[in-house]
Parts: sequence; structure tokens; C-alpha cells
Amino acid sequence: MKERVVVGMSGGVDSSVAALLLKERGYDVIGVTMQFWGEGCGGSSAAEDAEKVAGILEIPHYVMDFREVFLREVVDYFTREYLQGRTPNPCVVCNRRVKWEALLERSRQLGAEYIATGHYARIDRLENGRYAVRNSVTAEKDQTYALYNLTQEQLKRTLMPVGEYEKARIREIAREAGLPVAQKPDSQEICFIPDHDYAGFIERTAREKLSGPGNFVTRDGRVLGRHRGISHYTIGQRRGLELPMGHRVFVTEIRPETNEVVVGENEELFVDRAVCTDLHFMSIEDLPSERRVRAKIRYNHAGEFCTVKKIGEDLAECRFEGKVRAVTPGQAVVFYDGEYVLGGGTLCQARP
RNA sequence: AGGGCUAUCGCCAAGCGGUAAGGCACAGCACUUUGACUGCUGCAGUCGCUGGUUCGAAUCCAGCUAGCCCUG
Repeated sequence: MKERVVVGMSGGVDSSVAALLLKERGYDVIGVTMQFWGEGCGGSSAAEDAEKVAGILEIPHYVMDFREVFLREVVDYFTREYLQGRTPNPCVVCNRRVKWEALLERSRQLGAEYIATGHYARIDRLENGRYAVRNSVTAEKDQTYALYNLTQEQLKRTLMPVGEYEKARIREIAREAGLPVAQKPDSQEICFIPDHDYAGFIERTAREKLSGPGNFVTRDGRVLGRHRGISHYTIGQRRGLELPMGHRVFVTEIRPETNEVVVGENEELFVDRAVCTDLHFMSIEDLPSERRVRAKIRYNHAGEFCTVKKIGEDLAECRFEGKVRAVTPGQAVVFYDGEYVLGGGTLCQARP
């Protein structure tokens, strides 16, 4: 009796090949395209392309409506964070709450024990019996950062066949199989913000809660000009400040209480300490004592070694061995133990 | 009407006789499962106009034009 697996098909090469690989491995594969936002699934071609691929692979394909959960779990969170002067990471939340939690639930109803995705990552069962996400074989196409938040139960029931291959090989497989999406460009992921204008989206969504324009100030309180509202800014940002200072300046702090955006020098952004909360551990059950790990403080961060230790019930401190730039409240910090995701948390305001 | 000040890239702005900084904005590229962020590249053949002085002027001189301020 074949094991049944639901593959989340975005219409891109990666998830298409994921479906293909699983079929070849003898699974009973069902393709599902998740609708998150808007009318036509956000991406015009998402469902259509997935449908075509499913046709070629001769697997059933369904489009499922996840708009309600998505709105509740991702969009609301996203807006709320920005209104508080923090910078959310919708992908992390979407993965945990929608792409996994919600999809797993629906998959169970379809009689599937597993779900699968086209992520460039692997999932291993460790000696301690726990499951952990591991780097893809291609170092440059690693997508583990946004997955640190997945639970043991979710990992146990997830397959990521694409993580065993290099990107180029995946396209090759797609081409050999005659999949029409073989040449489709990367990152066709559906985003809920149609024009990618984040700040504009928040203005439209939560107009009444916006604090509106305020002052750009220096650390010592000198007013430099007016900003367009704190949700337009994130720590470390340079572009869009519209401040002709004669040299480049960056956002160093966002103060929702006073509706101020603090601007300063690039050097001020480098710190060797960060604090995080909403801790989630993956390869270990808990962090009883301090530990040296590699940490990523943003999705494309190369990573920096640090010592993490708990300093409260749901609070941990990272002491970095080198300085890291622009620790941004709201962003995820992900800890790595070698190739494995050890865990992570959400960065919060770090007091030096 | 008289006096003063200013005119340099779309914007802010350096320059003070030696052959046009920088920032903002904009565009292109790179990165990216946050199309956050970041990084890179491009961006005044010319300094309000007309003459003059000088080997050489955005820089000095004269006139003109425009704007701002002050005094009638």
C-alpha cells in the first residue's frame, strides 16, 4: 500500500520536480496549490502551471483556499508588527502556520500522512530522536532560515526531496521530464502584496491605526526632517530616507512611542549582542546551558558565531564573536549546529 | 526708488584662479521563499546670461537677468 503525500505546488520548477521525484519513488502523490490571497491565487500562472505539471505526471491536482488562515495568521501579524515599529518576516510565519499547520490538517483529511515541498533543505532524524532541518546540498541555495520554526510533528510528516539536489540538476530533471516550467524563473512565490509596496499596503489595510509622519532625529535628539510613518522603515535602511546629509545615513532605531525614526552612521549599526524571544528549538529540546552556535540574523546573512544562553523563561542572549550589522527587532535569528538548525527566535530590542 | 544677499545636476550642496566633491532622488545590475534591508554601477562636457582680466576662471572684474531680504 503506497504512502500518500500531498505536495504543495506553487507552479514553479522546484515544487514540480518535488512532485515528480516522489512519484518516481513510489508515493501516491496529490498536488495541491494553495490559495493565499486575492482572486486567482495571487499568481496568475500558479494554479495553471501546477495543473499542467500534474497532468503530465498523471497525479490529481486541487486548488485549496487558505485565504482565511493566511489573512488571520500572516497578514494581520504582518500589519501589527509594522505598526509597532518592528520588521516582520511573513515567510517564517506563513511556513509554520499556513504552509505547514494548515496544509497538514487538510492533507490528513485527504488521507495523506505526509506533505512535501520544493524547499532546498533536508530533514533528518537525529540520534537523540529529534527531527531537524539540514542545509541543502547546494550551499548557495539553502532555504533553512525560514523553516526554523517548524515543530517536531510537522517535520516528522514532511518530505523535501529537492534538498538532495543542486538547483541546476533540478532544472535538468524538469527538462528531461518535459515539464513546461523547466525554464520558469525562480521566486515566483505568491506574495500578498500585489505591487510589493509594503508601506502602501499597511496604509490601505490599517489606515486608522497609523501614527503617520513624524520626525527623523539623531541619537542626541536633533530633528533632521520628517519621515513618512514608521512602517516605511527598518533598521539599517538607507534608501528612501530622502535626507540630503552630504553622506550616507541609516536608520539606527525606530521609536514607536514617540513616532521617531533615529538616523545615524553605518558604524553605529554594528553590535556584538542581541536578545531574542519566542524561542523555538529544533535539534534539541531545550537549551539548558549556554552553547556556541552559528547564527543568522536575517535571511541572507552569512552567519556569525555566537554564544547563546537563556536569560529568562522565553528570552535568550547572543554574544557574537564578530559584530553583526543591523539587528532588527521582529526578524528571526536562526541558530545552526553544523548543518542542522538548532533553533531560533525573534529578535527584540537589544539594550547594549 | 535705494541698499544688501544669492544664482553650480530634478532636489540639497561643496568649491575661494589650476582644469566640476558628496548626499537625496532616479535608472540598471547583484542578492532574495521577507520582491524588507543591503551592495555595486550610471547620472553636470559644464557652473543664470554676455563680455573682460589671465597661460588657465564655477572661482577675479563689468554689465544684464532672476529670486530673496532690508529701507522708503
